[in-house]
Amino acid sequence: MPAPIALVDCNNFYASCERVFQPALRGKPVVVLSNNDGCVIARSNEAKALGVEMGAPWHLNRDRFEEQGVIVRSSNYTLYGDMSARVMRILGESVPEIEIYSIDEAFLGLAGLETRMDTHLRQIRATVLRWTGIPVSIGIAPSKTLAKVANRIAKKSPESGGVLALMTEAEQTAALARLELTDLWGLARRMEARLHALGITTPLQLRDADPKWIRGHFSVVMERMVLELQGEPCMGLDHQPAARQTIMASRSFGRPVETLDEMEEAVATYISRAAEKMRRQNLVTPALQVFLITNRFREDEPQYSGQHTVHLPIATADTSRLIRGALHGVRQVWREGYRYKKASVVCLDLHSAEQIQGTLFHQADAPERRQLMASLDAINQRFGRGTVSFAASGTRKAWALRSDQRSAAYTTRWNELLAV
DNA sequence: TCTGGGGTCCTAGGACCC
DNA sequence: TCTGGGGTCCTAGGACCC
Repeated sequence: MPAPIALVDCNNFYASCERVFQPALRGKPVVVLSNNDGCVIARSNEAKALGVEMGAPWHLNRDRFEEQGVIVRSSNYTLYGDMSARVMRILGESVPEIEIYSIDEAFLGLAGLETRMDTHLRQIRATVLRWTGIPVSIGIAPSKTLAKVANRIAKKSPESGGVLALMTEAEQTAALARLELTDLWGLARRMEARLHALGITTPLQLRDADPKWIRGHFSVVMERMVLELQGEPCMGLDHQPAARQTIMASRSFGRPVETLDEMEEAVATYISRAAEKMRRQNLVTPALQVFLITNRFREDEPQYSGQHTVHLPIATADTSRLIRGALHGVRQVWREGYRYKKASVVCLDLHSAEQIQGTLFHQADAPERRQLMASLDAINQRFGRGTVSFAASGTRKAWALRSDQRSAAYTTRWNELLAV
């Protein structure tokens, strides 16, 4: 029997955070709005009971909210991040193993706690509530997918007291019988439709399907889901989640943007924000993407969406370099005559300066190593310590300098850069 | 006038190499 | 003119999550 896994999920997290700092909101229908107060991104139970939908646009629901007494809050991500850290600290101190999965969720490894699991987790739940004011639900099962199921049922069933274990097949069967296919973690509308076409319409049917047969019709992802539903864990606890691969800064505009000047200003702001994030995490990027898109809800207007990838001459987190790159991208993707709704920049293929130096050093020959270190030093001296760490375009695999033709090309590129 | 902002993983297919 | 097998790398697109 695999060691049990618990999933702890904060109930209506953003709405709960607002309540901690404004106790008068307790017991009332509360919703939290997205950036620009665009749409609903969190709802208290009372708001859910009134039929407020996730993602409901505020401008279409304003009057209704007022009538129903729904209290509206703009989002405050600094506050939520801080509350999340407090919750996670308590959880981390209470169990041997934790994987922080999102701002409001964590998986806990319960090896060694099997015999007093239920009591222990109920205590944890009470502690979190007492110390932070945030209510959580906890699901326990042999696999992550089943822990998600357990959590969902725990949240819906007052009699569980917020904690539910699904360790036996009988318990799992009873729980799965209460759910729809799209209630499962990793299964949404598209896959539901394809499963229906194969005659699978319930979670129990999916669990009882042959994993190999499923693999043939879908991919390894769906095969894993079946195995996980059968109680065979395919996804371990990720103790130290990998560093970010991409950083994105993206915003919808309050009103349509129609001039290149205005767009350049917006994108320069976004890339600056991304650069700041990168520097805080000591990351650099060798390439970035710029996306522009019109308002898809305006069917009466001409639609356009474009993307351009800019390979930077060096991997960097330097704001002025990144702005230059991003503005180049904007001019490539800009088409005159559209009313743009949203712009995004994505920094790709992120790596830390130290990691890149280490990889290069490790994979190069001795003479190349010397050249490499000298080059890095020279570049860093020139552009400032830590801001520049690598000088070649391409992906991380291309970063290895080897003595074949391809690496010769990169070395040449490197030398070119030094000559600038 | 007004409809979020982040992320991840997998697959298929083409270019290119030996 | 014929035209395999094995591999890597890269990109685009699809699907999903919180």
